[in-house]
Amino acid sequence: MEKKIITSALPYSYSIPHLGNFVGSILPADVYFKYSMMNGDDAIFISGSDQHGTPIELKAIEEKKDPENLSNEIHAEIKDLFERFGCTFTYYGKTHTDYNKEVVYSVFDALYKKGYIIEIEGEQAYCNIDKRFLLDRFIEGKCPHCGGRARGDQCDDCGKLLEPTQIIDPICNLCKRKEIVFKHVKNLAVDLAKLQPKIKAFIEKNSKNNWSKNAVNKSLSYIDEGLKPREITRNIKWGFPVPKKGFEDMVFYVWFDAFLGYIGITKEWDSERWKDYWLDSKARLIQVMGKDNIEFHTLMWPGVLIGSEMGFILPYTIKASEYLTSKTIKFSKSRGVGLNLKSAIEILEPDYWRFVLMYLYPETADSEFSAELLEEIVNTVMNDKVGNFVQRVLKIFASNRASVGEKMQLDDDTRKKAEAIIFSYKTNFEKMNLREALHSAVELASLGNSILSTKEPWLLVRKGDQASLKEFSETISSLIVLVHHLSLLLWPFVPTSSMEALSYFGIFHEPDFKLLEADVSVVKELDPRPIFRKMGKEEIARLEQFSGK
RNA sequence: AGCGAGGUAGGGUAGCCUGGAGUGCCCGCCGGGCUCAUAACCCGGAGAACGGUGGUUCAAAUCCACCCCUCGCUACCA
Repeated sequence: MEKKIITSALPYSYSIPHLGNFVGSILPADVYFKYSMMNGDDAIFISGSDQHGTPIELKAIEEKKDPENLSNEIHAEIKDLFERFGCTFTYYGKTHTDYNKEVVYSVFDALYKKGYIIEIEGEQAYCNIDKRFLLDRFIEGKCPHCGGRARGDQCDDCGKLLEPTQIIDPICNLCKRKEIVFKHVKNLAVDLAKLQPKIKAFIEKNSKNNWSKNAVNKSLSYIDEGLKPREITRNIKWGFPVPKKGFEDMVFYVWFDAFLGYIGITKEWDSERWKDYWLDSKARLIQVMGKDNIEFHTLMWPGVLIGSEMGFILPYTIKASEYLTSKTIKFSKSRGVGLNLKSAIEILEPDYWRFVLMYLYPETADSEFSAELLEEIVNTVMNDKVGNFVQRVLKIFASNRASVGEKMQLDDDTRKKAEAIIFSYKTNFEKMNLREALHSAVELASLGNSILSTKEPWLLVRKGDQASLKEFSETISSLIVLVHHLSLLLWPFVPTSSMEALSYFGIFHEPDFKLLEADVSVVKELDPRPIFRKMGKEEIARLEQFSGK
């Protein structure tokens, strides 16, 4: 039994996450959390809404709302969707809370006292019309290199990186006017250069714990280049005000309070028990995210934790996935036209999405999603291979119950094969190979299907002689146990369907691996219904409305 | 432009660290079997000079160099 904190990158409470966002962080974290529960680990699963930052402030201005109310509304909607998708968080919180504020202030204070906070001066664009400082991407103008359209820190036409001050005739993208001036500003920053040796030591030690290759090499490469101080303050209104003289008009940079939100949200969950996890050096912090998020979690976040010297545990595993992409389906969050969680749930039940997304989980390389792939996996893998196997075994059992002995057990040969598959399932989970773990579970169904074809139990029962009936009984008994085990292994991935299947075995509570050793029995009144069905033409057609072009 | 990851049968993946006959898996395709089950399942087969070029080696998908393509990051998107 291990103590684990499992976190998923915090979704930004700005719009409904799309499938790529979901499979990149929340879903794999939830699957791994469910596995840990089955394993009997002392695990908590923490995530929540990242609420601060410029986009939400601007959206609030646009919609004439208070940013806190706006982000709370979106937070509630996102949280509800995740729960409908079967995610069982220990706590899904928010970053804009007094709990988190307390964490942010105390960590900042500690960093300041240890001398890890420095001031950085620079030029920043300011719009005289909007009366606000502008992010790079809100500045548009002519590229000094090619004369093309330059936006923010890059030219759209020649692709060259720019300093915003180099852009010719800059226009504010908010009001479309040319009233941009560059002001001299001071920001506070964490002195990562000073923390570098400690961060390096942390990476070298912990990156052995199943970090994705991407995360390890990326981080080491940054270290080789030399870390620079990283700003933690911003000139906007929405956020936690900086509690330091001369900086009262600024707020903490959204990223600073977002990753500290992992701690703040745990505190929001339980104002005492959070310490049992975050301050216990034996607890493992397992963090799941997309590849765009790596440096924040491997450099700045541990840097801040180390620098605070407050005894927080550091990330043990960094699980950074690649991207789910699609040439044919639009995922875009903008304009609300893409296939997001809200539209997905209207097309198919959550278990189908969970299964397909984890089957395609982009673990080592970007993975392509399409309507055809979705249909193929649902129809051939989930339905034909897994669902149909469960159904045929339960049916044949139900109609010949009298010929099957009371005690359900695996025959020796099947036991060996099943144990090997279960072993690889567990090993894959331990190595954080979540997609392969699902493939292992599916293998159990393949094993069962192959036994059915070899033994042909329907012939045995028809023959009706002593020897045949004995073999029939042993075969079905074995297969029933296999269905039971398969249902257990599927639970992290398709909890609703798994529970349906487990109900035939009289199991109505969240399962754990001890059930693999327990006696298997089938409920008296057995009327099995297929746990999965195929996708129909209408469902596929509904998906097509999200195809691009 | 720099840095990181990926490029393996028609599609998708594992193998690469620690070199040893292209070895595996899923879908599709072809042939056969089965009829318990949701027209499902099982068995067999065809199909890959492992992105390209060069190098190291008795031996390279695997190690080295350079190049091409895709994705991500480049510190003010979150």
